[in-house]
Amino acid sequence: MSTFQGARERARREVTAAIKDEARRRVAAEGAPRLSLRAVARELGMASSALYRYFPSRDDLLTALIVDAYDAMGEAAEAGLAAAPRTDPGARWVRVCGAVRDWGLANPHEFGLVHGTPIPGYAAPRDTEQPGVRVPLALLAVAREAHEDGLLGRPAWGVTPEPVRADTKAVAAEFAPELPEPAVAALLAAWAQLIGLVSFEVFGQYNGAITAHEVFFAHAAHRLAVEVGVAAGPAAS
Amino acid sequence: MSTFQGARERARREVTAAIKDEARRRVAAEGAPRLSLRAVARELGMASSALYRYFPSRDDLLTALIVDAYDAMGEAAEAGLAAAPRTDPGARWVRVCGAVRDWGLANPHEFGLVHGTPIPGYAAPRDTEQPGVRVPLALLAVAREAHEDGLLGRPAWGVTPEPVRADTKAVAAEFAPELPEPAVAALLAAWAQLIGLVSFEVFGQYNGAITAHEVFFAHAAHRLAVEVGVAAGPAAS
DNA sequence: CGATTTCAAGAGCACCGCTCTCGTTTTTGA
DNA sequence: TCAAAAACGAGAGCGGTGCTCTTGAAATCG
Repeated sequence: MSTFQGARERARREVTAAIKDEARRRVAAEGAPRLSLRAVARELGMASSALYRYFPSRDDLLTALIVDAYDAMGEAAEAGLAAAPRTDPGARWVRVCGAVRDWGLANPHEFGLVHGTPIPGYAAPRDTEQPGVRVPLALLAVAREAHEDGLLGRPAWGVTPEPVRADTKAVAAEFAPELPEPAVAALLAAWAQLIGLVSFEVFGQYNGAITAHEVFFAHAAHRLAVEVGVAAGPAAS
Repeated sequence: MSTFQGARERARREVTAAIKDEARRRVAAEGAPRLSLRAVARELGMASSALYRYFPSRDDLLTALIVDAYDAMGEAAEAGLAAAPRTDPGARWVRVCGAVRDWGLANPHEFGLVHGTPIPGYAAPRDTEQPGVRVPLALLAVAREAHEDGLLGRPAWGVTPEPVRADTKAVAAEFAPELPEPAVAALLAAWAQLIGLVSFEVFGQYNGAITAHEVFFAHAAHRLAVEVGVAAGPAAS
């Protein structure tokens, strides 16, 4: 019966979750590079070798944490997307950006896991690709649905240089065939710039130059919206 | 005599430099987190314990590498500043941005050292502060000198929300008292966004969405220039 | 020259990722 | 039902790590 043969599977899921939880705690305390399987095992009261029944290597455990982080960040972005009406793309864009920021500030180490220095010799497996695009897809959804509703303004980005158009056309073809090309190009740049803004705050790179973080970020996010064309005018909210 | 008592000092400087060089090589090969003092010592043919005569701890060695990286990146930015005439602030801005990008692409691991995930438990000492602001100061120099020459246009950034003005005024007071406040605010955001753009490229975060990296970056940098006010119009060069 | 400081080296501690072996428990299938 | 197979936890062990302590040699200083 599935009740019985599921007993082991359920136990396995629980232990797996416990390992990941403890690993997350260790990452928060010591940093991803110093994540120690032995310390996780010690904290869980099991032999270090037993962990290898659940994750064949330390990198596999890290991959699981990365996938979870991508999913959590993507989920936050999608929640931000749903938190504002389609009728106001500018506000929606700022909401999505703010959701990414809030998630990053609440989970700095997990943010570092996906947007910090890549771990050398660690090649992200396919499993991370799909969850890895949830945030940019949420941003793209704002522009796409704004365009569908006739609310997409003229992107401030302007005319994209020729060699880039092949890239943006490929992206558009896969995710938003109707979307004007400049908006796609501006969106990709805005994505990178958004992560830059969040990184600076999460990693403390402003070094004290900015203290009114929230307002500063909101204005910068609004400017990105103007750049993409989902909001108009230089004025803040 | 300084020739004799300098013998030891010179030897010390040479060994110190050799250690840093080898450490940089190891960081490039294995990543900063996995930097191993023992491996450095082994490669240099000395006992691992001997390294501690030069760097009291692994973190101190990392700090030295970080300071060097900041200086190298700052130097590159300043060289970009000098490579274009004051009469064309827009081109100058793009040059500085491009210099930062080029340096990051040429030295990805050192870039990660200063703009990647911070190492937990590692507090950047004062020594890193001054070299750490060379890049933003180069960006600021573009705007400041453009303003001095009457070449600073209206920043697209618009009116900065009130609570941020205290921050920007403090920055302006220290580094560019004459510079209009919106330009300072836009500049700080542009700095973070620039690093975001470079990070995405250096760390491979675009995941294939962009292939015409150079042109894409140049256009994005030009857009940042417009945002700050050192270039006008949406057209690319 | 003698005293003092500087340096390299070795041994050792506690930790790490990972492998292998060895009993034990659970699941499976004839 | 009951043996075969699979999954599991624990322990020992390998080579590696950062770092400390001690020892002895070399360079500098008074």
